[in-house]
Amino acid sequence: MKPRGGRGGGSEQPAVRKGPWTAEEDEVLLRHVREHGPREWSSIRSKGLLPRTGKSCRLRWVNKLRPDLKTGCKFSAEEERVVLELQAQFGNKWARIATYLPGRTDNDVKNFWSTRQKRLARLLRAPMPRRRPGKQSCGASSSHAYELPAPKSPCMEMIPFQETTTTHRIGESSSSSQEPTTANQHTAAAHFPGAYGLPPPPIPLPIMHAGAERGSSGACPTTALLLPYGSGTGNPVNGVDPLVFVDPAASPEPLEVVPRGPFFGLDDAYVHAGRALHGDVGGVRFDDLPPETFDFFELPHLPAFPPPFPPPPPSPSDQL
DNA sequence: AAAAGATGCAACCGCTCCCCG
DNA sequence: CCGGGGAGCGGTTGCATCTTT
Repeated sequence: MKPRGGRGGGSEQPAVRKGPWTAEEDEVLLRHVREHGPREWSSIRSKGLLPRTGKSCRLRWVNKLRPDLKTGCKFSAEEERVVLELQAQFGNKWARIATYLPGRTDNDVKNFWSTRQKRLARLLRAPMPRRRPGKQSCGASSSHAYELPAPKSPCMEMIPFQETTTTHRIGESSSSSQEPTTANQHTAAAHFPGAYGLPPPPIPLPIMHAGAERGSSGACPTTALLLPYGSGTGNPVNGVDPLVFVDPAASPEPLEVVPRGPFFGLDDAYVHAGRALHGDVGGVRFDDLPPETFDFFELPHLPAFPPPFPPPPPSPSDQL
Protein backbone atom coordinates (compact mmCIF):
# COMPACT_ATOMS: atom_id res chain seq x y z
CA MET A 1 0.00 0.00 0.00
CA LYS A 2 1.51 3.17 -1.05
CA PRO A 3 1.78 5.81 1.60
CA ARG A 4 -0.27 8.82 1.05
CA GLY A 5 2.33 11.29 0.22
CA GLY A 6 0.68 14.48 1.19
CA ARG A 7 0.00 13.48 4.72
CA GLY A 8 0.93 16.26 6.96
CA GLY A 9 1.90 18.02 3.86
CA GLY A 10 1.27 21.33 5.45
CA SER A 11 4.96 20.99 6.07
CA GLU A 12 5.55 24.48 7.33
CA GLN A 13 4.33 23.52 10.75
CA PRO A 14 6.59 23.44 13.73
CA ALA A 15 8.28 20.15 14.42
CA VAL A 16 5.82 17.55 15.49
CA ARG A 17 6.01 16.82 19.13
CA LYS A 18 5.68 13.26 20.32
CA GLY A 19 5.58 11.53 23.62
CA PRO A 20 3.60 12.16 26.75
CA TRP A 21 1.12 14.97 26.80
CA THR A 22 1.45 17.83 29.19
CA ALA A 23 -1.37 19.38 31.13
CA GLU A 24 -1.03 22.49 29.04
CA GLU A 25 -1.42 20.54 25.85
CA ASP A 26 -4.44 18.79 27.26
CA GLU A 27 -5.96 22.09 28.09
CA VAL A 28 -5.43 23.40 24.59
CA LEU A 29 -6.90 20.29 23.13
CA LEU A 30 -9.90 20.43 25.43
CA ARG A 31 -10.48 24.00 24.48
CA HIS A 32 -10.39 23.10 20.83
CA VAL A 33 -12.91 20.34 21.36
CA ARG A 34 -15.16 22.62 23.32
CA GLU A 35 -15.15 25.08 20.50
CA HIS A 36 -15.23 22.79 17.51
CA GLY A 37 -16.27 19.45 18.82
CA PRO A 38 -14.23 16.30 18.48
CA ARG A 39 -13.45 16.98 14.87
CA GLU A 40 -11.02 18.88 12.77
CA TRP A 41 -8.09 17.31 14.44
CA SER A 42 -5.72 18.33 11.77
CA SER A 43 -6.61 21.94 12.18
CA ILE A 44 -5.17 21.88 15.65
CA ARG A 45 -1.74 21.67 14.23
CA SER A 46 -2.37 23.67 11.11
CA LYS A 47 -3.59 26.52 13.26
CA GLY A 48 -0.52 26.26 15.39
CA LEU A 49 -2.43 25.42 18.51
CA LEU A 50 -0.34 22.37 19.23
CA PRO A 51 2.69 20.80 17.67
CA ARG A 52 0.86 17.52 17.54
CA THR A 53 -0.50 15.64 14.61
CA GLY A 54 -4.21 15.40 14.19
CA LYS A 55 -3.97 11.72 14.82
CA SER A 56 -2.20 12.27 18.05
CA CYS A 57 -4.77 14.82 19.14
CA ARG A 58 -7.64 12.59 18.30
CA LEU A 59 -6.06 9.71 20.13
CA ARG A 60 -5.44 11.80 23.18
CA TRP A 61 -9.02 12.95 23.22
CA VAL A 62 -10.49 9.55 22.64
CA ASN A 63 -8.31 7.71 25.08
CA LYS A 64 -7.78 10.18 27.87
CA LEU A 65 -9.69 13.41 27.69
CA ARG A 66 -13.15 12.32 26.82
CA PRO A 67 -15.36 13.15 29.76
CA ASP A 68 -17.18 9.86 29.92
CA LEU A 69 -14.17 7.64 30.38
CA LYS A 70 -13.73 5.20 33.18
CA THR A 71 -10.20 5.95 34.02
CA GLY A 72 -8.22 4.02 36.50
CA CYS A 73 -10.66 1.25 37.20
CA LYS A 74 -10.15 -2.26 36.11
CA PHE A 75 -12.53 -4.13 33.92
CA SER A 76 -15.42 -5.47 35.87
CA ALA A 77 -16.50 -9.06 35.59
CA GLU A 78 -19.36 -8.02 33.42
CA GLU A 79 -17.19 -5.94 31.17
CA GLU A 80 -14.80 -8.78 30.92
CA ARG A 81 -17.55 -11.12 29.93
CA VAL A 82 -18.77 -8.71 27.31
CA VAL A 83 -15.33 -8.33 25.87
CA LEU A 84 -14.92 -12.04 25.59
CA GLU A 85 -18.22 -12.60 23.97
CA LEU A 86 -17.86 -9.75 21.59
CA GLN A 87 -14.33 -10.67 20.72
CA ALA A 88 -15.57 -14.11 19.88
CA GLN A 89 -18.25 -12.63 17.76
CA PHE A 90 -16.53 -9.73 16.11
CA GLY A 91 -12.89 -10.59 16.31
CA ASN A 92 -10.37 -7.92 17.09
CA LYS A 93 -12.75 -5.15 16.32
CA TRP A 94 -11.82 -3.21 19.39
CA ALA A 95 -13.56 -0.04 18.47
CA ARG A 96 -16.73 -1.92 17.83
CA ILE A 97 -16.42 -3.84 21.05
CA ALA A 98 -15.75 -0.66 22.92
CA THR A 99 -19.08 0.72 21.83
CA TYR A 100 -20.70 -1.86 24.06
CA LEU A 101 -18.66 -0.75 27.02
CA PRO A 102 -19.50 2.73 28.15
CA GLY A 103 -16.46 4.55 29.32
CA ARG A 104 -14.04 2.18 27.69
CA THR A 105 -12.00 2.94 24.65
CA ASP A 106 -10.83 0.67 21.95
CA ASN A 107 -7.38 1.07 23.38
CA ASP A 108 -8.61 -0.06 26.76
CA VAL A 109 -10.19 -3.11 25.31
CA LYS A 110 -7.20 -3.83 23.20
CA ASN A 111 -4.83 -3.54 26.11
CA PHE A 112 -7.05 -5.60 28.28
CA TRP A 113 -7.18 -8.32 25.73
CA SER A 114 -3.50 -8.17 25.07
CA THR A 115 -2.70 -8.40 28.73
CA ARG A 116 -4.99 -11.30 29.14
CA GLN A 117 -3.52 -12.99 26.13
CA LYS A 118 0.00 -12.62 27.34
CA ARG A 119 -0.86 -13.91 30.71
CA LEU A 120 -2.59 -16.95 29.39
CA ALA A 121 0.26 -17.65 27.08
CA ARG A 122 2.63 -17.49 29.96
CA LEU A 123 0.42 -19.59 32.11
CA LEU A 124 0.31 -22.24 29.50
CA ARG A 125 4.02 -22.63 29.82
CA ALA A 126 4.72 -20.74 26.71
CA PRO A 127 7.03 -17.99 27.77
CA MET A 128 6.58 -14.95 25.71
CA PRO A 129 9.81 -13.60 24.42
CA ARG A 130 11.07 -11.02 26.78
CA ARG A 131 10.40 -7.56 25.66
CA ARG A 132 13.32 -5.92 27.25
CA PRO A 133 16.09 -7.75 25.50
CA GLY A 134 14.38 -7.48 22.21
CA LYS A 135 11.08 -7.11 20.56
CA GLN A 136 8.68 -9.94 20.77
CA SER A 137 7.82 -11.72 17.65
CA CYS A 138 6.07 -14.95 17.83
CA GLY A 139 7.97 -17.61 16.14
CA ALA A 140 10.25 -15.29 14.33
CA SER A 141 13.06 -16.14 16.66
CA SER A 142 11.28 -18.81 18.45
CA SER A 143 14.14 -20.19 20.39
CA HIS A 144 12.35 -19.29 23.56
CA ALA A 145 9.38 -21.34 22.72
CA TYR A 146 11.47 -24.32 21.97
CA GLU A 147 13.08 -24.18 25.32
CA LEU A 148 9.93 -25.67 26.66
CA PRO A 149 10.71 -28.90 28.36
CA ALA A 150 7.41 -30.46 27.66
CA PRO A 151 6.58 -31.81 24.26
CA LYS A 152 3.99 -29.21 23.79
CA SER A 153 3.97 -27.26 20.67
CA PRO A 154 6.16 -24.76 19.02
CA CYS A 155 5.08 -21.21 19.31
CA MET A 156 2.32 -21.64 21.80
CA GLU A 157 2.22 -18.02 22.60
CA MET A 158 -1.03 -17.47 20.83
CA ILE A 159 -2.66 -20.71 21.63
CA PRO A 160 -4.96 -19.56 24.34
CA PHE A 161 -6.95 -17.46 22.03
CA GLN A 162 -7.26 -19.62 19.10
CA GLU A 163 -10.72 -20.41 20.12
CA THR A 164 -11.76 -16.87 20.25
CA THR A 165 -9.85 -15.35 17.45
CA THR A 166 -11.13 -18.02 15.21
CA THR A 167 -14.62 -18.28 16.46
CA HIS A 168 -15.99 -15.20 14.95
CA ARG A 169 -14.68 -16.03 11.57
CA ILE A 170 -16.49 -19.22 11.30
CA GLY A 171 -19.73 -18.47 9.68
CA GLU A 172 -19.12 -14.81 9.72
CA SER A 173 -19.13 -13.34 6.31
CA SER A 174 -16.98 -10.58 7.49
CA SER A 175 -17.01 -7.37 5.70
CA SER A 176 -13.51 -6.71 6.78
CA SER A 177 -10.91 -8.28 4.63
CA GLN A 178 -8.43 -7.69 7.36
CA GLU A 179 -9.89 -10.10 9.84
CA PRO A 180 -8.58 -13.32 8.47
CA THR A 181 -5.21 -11.79 8.19
CA THR A 182 -5.33 -10.66 11.74
CA ALA A 183 -6.48 -14.01 12.83
CA ASN A 184 -3.73 -15.72 11.05
CA GLN A 185 -1.19 -13.58 12.68
CA HIS A 186 -2.26 -15.01 15.94
CA THR A 187 -3.42 -18.43 15.11
CA ALA A 188 -1.54 -19.71 12.18
CA ALA A 189 1.63 -19.98 14.15
CA ALA A 190 -0.35 -21.39 16.98
CA HIS A 191 -1.24 -24.48 15.12
CA PHE A 192 -0.40 -27.16 17.59
CA PRO A 193 -2.28 -30.30 16.96
CA GLY A 194 -0.55 -32.15 19.68
CA ALA A 195 -1.51 -29.94 22.54
CA TYR A 196 -5.14 -30.85 22.56
CA GLY A 197 -4.40 -34.47 22.89
CA LEU A 198 -1.57 -34.29 25.36
CA PRO A 199 -2.39 -35.30 28.83
CA PRO A 200 -1.37 -32.61 31.22
CA PRO A 201 1.36 -33.26 33.71
CA PRO A 202 0.32 -34.23 37.21
CA ILE A 203 0.87 -30.98 38.96
CA PRO A 204 -1.33 -29.63 41.70
CA LEU A 205 -3.75 -27.06 40.56
CA PRO A 206 -5.04 -24.49 42.93
CA ILE A 207 -8.69 -24.22 43.50
CA MET A 208 -10.12 -20.94 42.46
CA HIS A 209 -11.48 -18.61 45.02
CA ALA A 210 -13.68 -15.75 44.25
CA GLY A 211 -12.04 -12.52 45.01
CA ALA A 212 -8.56 -13.94 45.22
CA GLU A 213 -6.08 -11.31 44.44
CA ARG A 214 -4.25 -11.58 41.25
CA GLY A 215 -0.59 -11.87 41.07
CA SER A 216 2.03 -14.46 40.80
CA SER A 217 2.77 -14.23 44.41
CA GLY A 218 2.58 -17.95 44.61
CA ALA A 219 0.25 -17.43 47.47
CA CYS A 220 -2.11 -19.80 45.89
CA PRO A 221 -4.74 -21.14 48.14
CA THR A 222 -5.48 -24.73 48.72
CA THR A 223 -4.42 -27.03 46.06
CA ALA A 224 -5.85 -30.20 44.86
CA LEU A 225 -4.73 -32.73 42.41
CA LEU A 226 -7.11 -31.61 39.82
CA LEU A 227 -6.14 -31.54 36.28
CA PRO A 228 -7.88 -29.94 33.42
CA TYR A 229 -9.17 -32.14 30.78
CA GLY A 230 -10.93 -31.25 27.60
CA SER A 231 -14.05 -33.24 27.38
CA GLY A 232 -14.14 -33.10 23.67
CA THR A 233 -17.86 -33.33 23.72
CA GLY A 234 -18.43 -29.81 22.73
CA ASN A 235 -20.59 -27.22 24.21
CA PRO A 236 -24.13 -27.84 23.21
CA VAL A 237 -24.85 -24.23 22.89
CA ASN A 238 -21.94 -22.49 21.41
CA GLY A 239 -19.75 -25.36 20.50
CA VAL A 240 -17.04 -24.59 22.99
CA ASP A 241 -15.89 -27.40 25.09
CA PRO A 242 -16.16 -26.76 28.74
CA LEU A 243 -13.08 -26.92 30.82
CA VAL A 244 -13.25 -29.91 32.96
CA PHE A 245 -11.01 -30.91 35.78
CA VAL A 246 -10.19 -34.51 36.22
CA ASP A 247 -8.00 -36.45 38.47
CA PRO A 248 -6.49 -38.91 36.10
CA ALA A 249 -4.92 -40.82 38.90
CA ALA A 250 -8.23 -41.51 40.43
CA SER A 251 -10.49 -41.61 37.50
CA PRO A 252 -10.57 -40.61 33.90
CA GLU A 253 -13.95 -39.15 34.49
CA PRO A 254 -14.25 -35.44 34.64
CA LEU A 255 -14.61 -34.28 38.17
CA GLU A 256 -15.93 -30.83 37.75
CA VAL A 257 -16.52 -28.21 35.24
CA VAL A 258 -14.55 -25.10 35.52
CA PRO A 259 -16.89 -22.41 36.61
CA ARG A 260 -17.81 -20.02 33.98
CA GLY A 261 -16.35 -16.90 33.99
CA PRO A 262 -15.01 -14.64 31.67
CA PHE A 263 -12.45 -17.08 30.52
CA PHE A 264 -13.51 -18.95 27.50
CA GLY A 265 -17.02 -17.86 27.02
CA LEU A 266 -18.42 -20.93 28.64
CA ASP A 267 -22.08 -21.25 28.59
CA ASP A 268 -24.20 -20.80 31.65
CA ALA A 269 -25.09 -24.43 31.51
CA TYR A 270 -21.67 -25.10 32.88
CA VAL A 271 -21.66 -22.54 35.54
CA HIS A 272 -23.81 -24.15 38.10
CA ALA A 273 -21.55 -27.13 38.43
CA GLY A 274 -18.65 -24.96 39.34
CA ARG A 275 -20.74 -23.03 41.74
CA ALA A 276 -21.83 -26.19 43.38
CA LEU A 277 -18.25 -26.96 44.15
CA HIS A 278 -16.63 -23.62 44.61
CA GLY A 279 -19.51 -21.44 45.54
CA ASP A 280 -20.75 -18.63 43.45
CA VAL A 281 -17.96 -17.51 41.27
CA GLY A 282 -19.96 -15.33 39.05
CA GLY A 283 -17.98 -12.35 40.06
CA VAL A 284 -14.60 -13.87 39.54
CA ARG A 285 -12.60 -12.14 36.98
CA PHE A 286 -9.63 -13.33 35.09
CA ASP A 287 -7.50 -10.87 36.94
CA ASP A 288 -8.66 -12.13 40.23
CA LEU A 289 -7.35 -15.57 39.80
CA PRO A 290 -3.91 -16.76 40.64
CA PRO A 291 -2.09 -17.34 37.44
CA GLU A 292 -1.29 -20.82 38.50
CA THR A 293 -4.93 -21.52 38.24
CA PHE A 294 -4.63 -21.68 34.52
CA ASP A 295 -1.38 -23.49 34.26
CA PHE A 296 -2.84 -26.61 32.85
CA PHE A 297 -6.06 -25.58 31.34
CA GLU A 298 -6.93 -27.60 28.42
CA LEU A 299 -8.08 -25.52 25.60
CA PRO A 300 -11.60 -25.69 24.45
CA HIS A 301 -12.29 -26.81 20.98
CA LEU A 302 -13.33 -24.34 18.45
CA PRO A 303 -16.95 -23.47 18.47
CA ALA A 304 -18.84 -24.18 15.37
CA PHE A 305 -20.66 -20.93 15.30
CA PRO A 306 -20.13 -17.55 16.74
CA PRO A 307 -22.30 -16.91 19.71
CA PRO A 308 -25.14 -14.54 19.15
CA PHE A 309 -24.98 -11.08 20.45
CA PRO A 310 -27.54 -8.37 20.38
CA PRO A 311 -27.18 -5.50 17.98
CA PRO A 312 -24.93 -2.71 19.06
CA PRO A 313 -26.32 -0.12 21.38
CA PRO A 314 -26.54 3.43 20.30
CA SER A 315 -23.13 4.85 19.91
CA PRO A 316 -21.83 6.26 23.17
CA SER A 317 -21.10 9.87 23.59
CA ASP A 318 -18.21 10.63 21.43
CA GLN A 319 -19.37 14.14 21.67
CA LEU A 320 -19.02 16.45 24.55
C1' DA B 1 17.65 -3.00 49.94
C1' DA B 2 18.67 -3.86 45.36
C1' DA B 3 18.13 -6.11 41.04
C1' DA B 4 15.48 -8.46 37.80
C1' DG B 5 11.31 -9.60 35.87
C1' DA B 6 6.42 -8.82 34.97
C1' DT B 7 2.64 -5.90 34.12
C1' DG B 8 -0.24 -2.20 32.47
C1' DC B 9 -0.96 1.58 29.82
C1' DA B 10 -0.09 5.59 26.86
C1' DA B 11 1.21 6.70 22.53
C1' DC B 12 2.92 5.91 17.86
C1' DC B 13 2.80 3.68 13.24
C1' DG B 14 0.93 1.77 9.18
C1' DC B 15 -2.95 0.95 6.84
C1' DT B 16 -7.77 1.43 5.17
C1' DC B 17 -11.97 3.80 4.63
C1' DC B 18 -14.54 7.56 3.29
C1' DC B 19 -15.63 12.17 2.01
C1' DC B 20 -15.03 16.00 -0.90
C1' DG B 21 -13.37 18.81 -4.65
C1' DC C 1 -14.67 9.11 -12.01
C1' DC C 2 -10.51 9.99 -9.78
C1' DG C 3 -7.26 11.56 -6.55
C1' DG C 4 -6.06 13.83 -2.21
C1' DG C 5 -6.52 14.28 2.45
C1' DG C 6 -8.72 13.59 6.95
C1' DA C 7 -10.41 10.32 10.18
C1' DG C 8 -10.51 5.99 12.23
C1' DC C 9 -8.82 1.35 13.37
C1' DG C 10 -5.79 -2.35 14.77
C1' DG C 11 -1.15 -3.64 15.86
C1' DT C 12 3.03 -2.54 18.04
C1' DT C 13 6.29 -0.30 20.98
C1' DG C 14 8.26 2.23 24.94
C1' DC C 15 8.34 3.03 29.50
C1' DA C 16 6.85 3.75 34.25
C1' DT C 17 5.36 1.09 37.97
C1' DC C 18 4.68 -2.94 40.57
C1' DT C 19 6.09 -7.50 42.14
C1' DT C 20 9.15 -11.05 43.09
C1' DT C 21 13.57 -12.95 44.22
